Amino acid sequence: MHLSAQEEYGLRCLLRLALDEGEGVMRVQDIAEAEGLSPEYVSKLMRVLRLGGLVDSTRGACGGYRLSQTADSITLWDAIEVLGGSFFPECFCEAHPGIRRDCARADDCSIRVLWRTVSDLVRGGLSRVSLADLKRGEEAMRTWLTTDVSWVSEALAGSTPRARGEGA
Amino acid sequence: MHLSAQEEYGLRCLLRLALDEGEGVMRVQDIAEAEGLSPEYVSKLMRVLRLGGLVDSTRGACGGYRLSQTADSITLWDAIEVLGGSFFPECFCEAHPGIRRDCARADDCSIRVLWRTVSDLVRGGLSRVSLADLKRGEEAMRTWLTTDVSWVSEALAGSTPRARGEGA
DNA sequence: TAAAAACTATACAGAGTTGTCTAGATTATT
DNA sequence: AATAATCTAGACAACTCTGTATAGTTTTTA
Repeated sequence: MHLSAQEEYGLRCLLRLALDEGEGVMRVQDIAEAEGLSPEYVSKLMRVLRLGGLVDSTRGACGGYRLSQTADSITLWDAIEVLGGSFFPECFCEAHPGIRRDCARADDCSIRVLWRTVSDLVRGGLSRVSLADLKRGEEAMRTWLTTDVSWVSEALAGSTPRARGEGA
Repeated sequence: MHLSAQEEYGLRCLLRLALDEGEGVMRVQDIAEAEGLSPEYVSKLMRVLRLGGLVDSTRGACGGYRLSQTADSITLWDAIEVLGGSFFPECFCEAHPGIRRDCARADDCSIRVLWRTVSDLVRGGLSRVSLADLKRGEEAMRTWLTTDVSWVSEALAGSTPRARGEGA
């Protein structure tokens, strides 16, 4: 249940391009310097983003990368889908049958419903935040998320986690 | 952003103990057969759960495992914390500085706020579902989650993901 | 006290992830 | 046409995760 390095660093590179939106192309070296990553690693990440259709590249001298669409039309879910995929992909149960051919819980699995729900909530939430939204600074982002974004404020309201031992 | 095998299979073992609640202890072999896993693997998973304080063990003949508390007082967040840890742990930024000593975004990082928020929402949600809740069947669980659990139904309401290219 | 039942601990190979390295292909400029 | 700038592709070693294997410890029972 961890964010992978590729998801994290790939998103940083994407946000860097968003911050540079409208300024022509950005070279790998520029992105690497801005983000504190090695140019080799940035190259690899940009390839993933390009194959995923999120950025366009121009080769040769004066070449570089730019977003394939405007920053406000690329959602964080688009980015995560390209960089790492779903929290609970369709094939998960099929891929985790244990030592049997079919999962012991194939017929009736409450866990599956739970993860599917969490996955849908995360996907739904990330689909409503764009790269343009991320371009605000940290403090503005915090304010926006906790006060202006209804799906967050509603979910956070009354979300005191149940203490262990408190009962159902 | 994937669920790990240890999280998935460990939770299945824990749920198996919950289903057996009140029936004395359950042997590794029983759990393994019920879940379709190898006894060796179940042993390893049970060790993690025991070190995490979620289950108690009895050694020797007639020994086995049981939940350390009632099923309704162990939340899914308790389980995930022991089996895999947070989606976005406190140390994440410190552990991903790139090639610099300090992260290039240490001072102002809108991404950090975003992941922290998602992480808090997942933790809050999972803290309000217990092993006892999981003991219902799949269909009952689905109904319960989508209609009775306010934080889910509120979050799902109006959660049509924004299509790519639709704009902000 | 010996044997069987059952958990405990650690080592290990295979697979996936991470980040680097090297060589190649394409384009602008002179 | 030659050179420099820049992206492209794939190999690779170190690390982590996954699941198995093996040997050890504790408890019950006869």
